[in-house]
Amino acid sequence: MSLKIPSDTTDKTSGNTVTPQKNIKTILKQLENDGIIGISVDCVIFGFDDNELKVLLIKSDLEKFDNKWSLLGDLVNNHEDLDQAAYRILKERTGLDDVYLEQVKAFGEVGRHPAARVVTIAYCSLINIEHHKLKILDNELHWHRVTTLSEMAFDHRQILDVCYEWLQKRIQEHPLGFSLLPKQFSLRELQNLYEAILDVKLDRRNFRKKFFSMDLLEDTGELESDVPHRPGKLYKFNYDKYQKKERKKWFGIDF
Amino acid sequence: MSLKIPSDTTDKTSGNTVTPQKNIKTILKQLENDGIIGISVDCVIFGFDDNELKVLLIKSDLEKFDNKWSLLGDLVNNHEDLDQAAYRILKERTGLDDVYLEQVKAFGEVGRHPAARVVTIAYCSLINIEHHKLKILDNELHWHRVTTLSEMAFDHRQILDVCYEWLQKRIQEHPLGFSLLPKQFSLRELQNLYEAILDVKLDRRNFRKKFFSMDLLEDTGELESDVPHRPGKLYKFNYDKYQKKERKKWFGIDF
DNA sequence: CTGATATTGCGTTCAATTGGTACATTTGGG
DNA sequence: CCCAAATGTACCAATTGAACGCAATATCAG
Repeated sequence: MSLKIPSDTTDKTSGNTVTPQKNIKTILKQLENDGIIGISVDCVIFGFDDNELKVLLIKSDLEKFDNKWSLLGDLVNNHEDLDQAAYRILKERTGLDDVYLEQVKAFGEVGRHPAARVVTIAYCSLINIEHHKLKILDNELHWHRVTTLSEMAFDHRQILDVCYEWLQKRIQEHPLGFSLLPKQFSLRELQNLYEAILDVKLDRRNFRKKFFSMDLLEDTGELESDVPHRPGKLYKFNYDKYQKKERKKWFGIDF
Repeated sequence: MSLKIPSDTTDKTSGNTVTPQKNIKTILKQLENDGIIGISVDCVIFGFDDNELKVLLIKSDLEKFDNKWSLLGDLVNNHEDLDQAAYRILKERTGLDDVYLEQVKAFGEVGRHPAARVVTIAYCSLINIEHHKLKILDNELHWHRVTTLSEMAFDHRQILDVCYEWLQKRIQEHPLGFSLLPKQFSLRELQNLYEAILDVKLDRRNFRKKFFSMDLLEDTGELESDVPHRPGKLYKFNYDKYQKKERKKWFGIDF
């Protein structure tokens, strides 16, 4: 029973015919016999909780990788786009579909999968763990700290490393971080997020100044509650305003 | 199943082991019939000439895309890594193998290829047109200006656009540009390159100051020749020094 | 109520980087 | 021999970034 893909996807209007897990091995063997390259999508799902960056992993089902953790992935159906496949996997695993999702990189080394030649496209997703908490009932799923990771199946450790570096860079240039926080958040929460992901200490006041100078945070008028000290204001990110900003193509050469 | 991905066993030294086109069509048809997703690599090969950024294209062979230009691509062999496939294509088309090459993005929309479901991995390559000039004898190949492009086959226009934007960003953060220039170059040439790729005007003296402050250019002691004015010094890029520089993970939030 | 404590929110200061400009220098060409 | 057209250096102003001081505001313990 261990790994099971929720069957609720089969009757969705999308027409996705999710392959039962026991069949995947058969399919892979078939691919290998025919000399065909399989295509899969692996999702690196990041969350933020307890001031730490977490990643959602599942116990690998292959004997070879017994007790190792692996990313959430599946073969791509013939009639779905790559992005659709990634969204499908997210929906299946977390029940969420309005999440941040972006393609990061394709991994296609010949020997990366023990059963067959499989090229996988890695996607990065950021979700709010609070919203997500109720959905994880499957005890094979687990949130792991990104900083202290046990061994992983396949080349998933490498994939995760690439996605984590991608995230570290990306979060400084694009407003991804808010997907990991509640809709309303304090500046302290936001700074904790950045400090955790980038593993740096930032000056509280300069951080504040920087974000306000971008003029994309809106004061909601509400305050934090349940904090044992002076509560901070709660803000929300103005995505519309961000969209309307013109992108500059000159950042300055620096390497 | 009879589907066979070309094994490309012919002598590699010939440099031109392009799979005959009639075979590709057969393979694609077979893929489509069997409901299998094919994997290809498409190379976006940039060059710099006459102070303009160019891209190497080939006349499409499919009737549907008659007279349209397409990127240089091929199906991925079962026994080669994705990177290897990209290098193979470059070698086949340009005769060069010591080139800059990097994966950019996978494109896998369902309808992107008219003959079958094909997921393609786009690679970006930068080569020095001067070195390359002698190799292009095939008159189906042509260097095109990036700024003024005619219609292209498949979704290759979209792929090119993505790669061009990728290049614009990448060249400001990594020393790619030197791959487009001769080993020795003047500061003027370097600036022209940046101005052409980014489509901006830069101040000559600030550009100079910026690059020298990075301390990665080495004075070769030689001067330009054949210029109708005072010749500039020729520099070369010190790649070792660049490699040794420590990468900072904090650039400053800005979006 | 009151003071201790912790954190928010808002300044200031100073150094570093960037942008803009003046000008001397060096070559080729009439 | 002088001019045109670049290169190469020096300098100043404006902006940005890093470090830090301090009052204001909340909780909590007594």
